[in-house]
Amino acid sequence: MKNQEIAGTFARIADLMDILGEDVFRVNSYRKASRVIEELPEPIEDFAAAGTLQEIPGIGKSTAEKIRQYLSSGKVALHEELKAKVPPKLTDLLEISGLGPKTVAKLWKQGGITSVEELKEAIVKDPSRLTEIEGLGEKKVQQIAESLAFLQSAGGRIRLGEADRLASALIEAVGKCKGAKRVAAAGSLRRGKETIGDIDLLCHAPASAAEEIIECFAAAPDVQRVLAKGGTKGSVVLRGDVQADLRVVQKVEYGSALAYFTGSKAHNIRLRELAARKGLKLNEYGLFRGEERIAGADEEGIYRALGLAFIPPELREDRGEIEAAIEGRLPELLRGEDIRGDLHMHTTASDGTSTIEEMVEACRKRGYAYLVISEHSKSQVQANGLDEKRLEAHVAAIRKAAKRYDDIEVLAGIEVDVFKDGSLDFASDVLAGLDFVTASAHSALSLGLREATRRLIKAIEHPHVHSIGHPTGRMINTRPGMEIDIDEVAAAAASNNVALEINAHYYRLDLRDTHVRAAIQKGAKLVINTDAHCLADLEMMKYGVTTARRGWATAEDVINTYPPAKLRKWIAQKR
DNA sequence: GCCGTTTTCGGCCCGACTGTTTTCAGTCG
Repeated sequence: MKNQEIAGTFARIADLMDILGEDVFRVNSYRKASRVIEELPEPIEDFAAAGTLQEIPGIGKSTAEKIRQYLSSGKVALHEELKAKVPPKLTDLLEISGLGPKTVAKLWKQGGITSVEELKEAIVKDPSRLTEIEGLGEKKVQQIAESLAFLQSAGGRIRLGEADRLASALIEAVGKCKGAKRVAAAGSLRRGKETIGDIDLLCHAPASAAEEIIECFAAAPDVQRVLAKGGTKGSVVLRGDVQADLRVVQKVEYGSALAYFTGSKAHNIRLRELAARKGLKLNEYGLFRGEERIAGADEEGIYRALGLAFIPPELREDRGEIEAAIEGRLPELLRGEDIRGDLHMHTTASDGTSTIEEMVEACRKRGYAYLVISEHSKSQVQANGLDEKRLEAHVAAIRKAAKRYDDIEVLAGIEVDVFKDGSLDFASDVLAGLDFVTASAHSALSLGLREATRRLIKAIEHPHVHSIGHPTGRMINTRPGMEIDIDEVAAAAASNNVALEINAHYYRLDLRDTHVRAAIQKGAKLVINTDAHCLADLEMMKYGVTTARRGWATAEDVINTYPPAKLRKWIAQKR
């Protein structure tokens, strides 16, 4: 699948054109094409083969031609031409906050700077070489020096669960500041993206209290360094080099500010275009007809005034949600409270840290109607995987424990290993004795697209498999996992009555959002599991739900929202 | 370069902040 390579090529074309001073709208069209291709769940080769490239929004005749060029030759002529005009490492300078294409062009043409290394050296040894450049002064050079230092220390985007934890502590701290009301996270954290660049918080307060709230925020426990501190906006660095921003707005602006700071940027742009077409103006202070504010206190009012159904934050990515809202065909997304059980968790029998009883009690406290205990199988030696004999004893222990509860169904399952060729770690007769079988790949995760897809489909076609666990095996920020053709996998899952897992741990979130959506479109069912190895892991369910929502999932799409009888019926289809 | 519920040509989101400037360009979110 060449999607990421092509998206990267278009992003580099946009950067190069930007520095060369080309028309910004042309530049933006390449940026948009890059983003759309990056998010495509299916191989772009499939679109090219079917002749449907131009049906992808943001891809026109010219871009489609360049995609075909790349697919046939591995290169795009325009990219090669642009590269020849610019020093090879110049575009790296755009990574530095505060440096945009115009300044980078001037650094190069007037200052002879062609790389980050040369810029660093100039700042230390010869700052006058920089301040002599038109439009640059001492302060700007100082700002660049600070950005460079931050760039080197910052760890990049953090995982959803990590950002959630930091934000919760910060929200609590700001909530205690005098005058602060409705403190909430906005930005990509509110949209539930799998990784978060910085934490955006918002609250409302009387104007007289705003400055004091910013002071109070800057003094919060996890704050390591204060970047900026004004009348309504503060910006800090938390421990772990994560940036956090707080904005204080007036109550009447809260909804428009929340919508604005939640984004995504692409979604906001579409909303503003829509407003403009209706003769209205949308900004962070409200929705206006002339001078009159016609909405702004809450988000619902803004969407309503624009003639749209309310769009949940998880959908705000400009992936067709605005069109769906106009036509009234937004899905009714599943909610956290729809989840009735967790079908994948471990105990001390393999590599978990809690007993069967402890897991059951924790699930009862969560109000679940059922759960499945599913240990690793024998090939997972490092995870203390069970062989046939230990499995038999463990199943007996689960059955015995199950008898003690009449308010929750305790089912015996397994997380059986899927080998490289798609065969399983246990024979059919062993699997036949279990209530629910999750099949997962744990090794050989660097298979190519075709082999990985065949591997999963073979497991899906096994008569005793109910679910595929963490289908790609990716670990966010650590390893990419297997590339799979989600359309083929989902079609096989749909016709074999196998649910594809959304592994809810924030290290995995696998299936990812775009895969979830593609799977639903192919008619596949999903299951959201925590894969808990300890009691606290059961809390991860919310991240799986968020990911499912980002994939436009309804409760009907997710089998562990079913009441017990309906779930039993679904499982029985296999037999 | 893309796109169409005013359009196949002429638009393309909006405001704050910063630093460099004497009225604005560049960057960011």
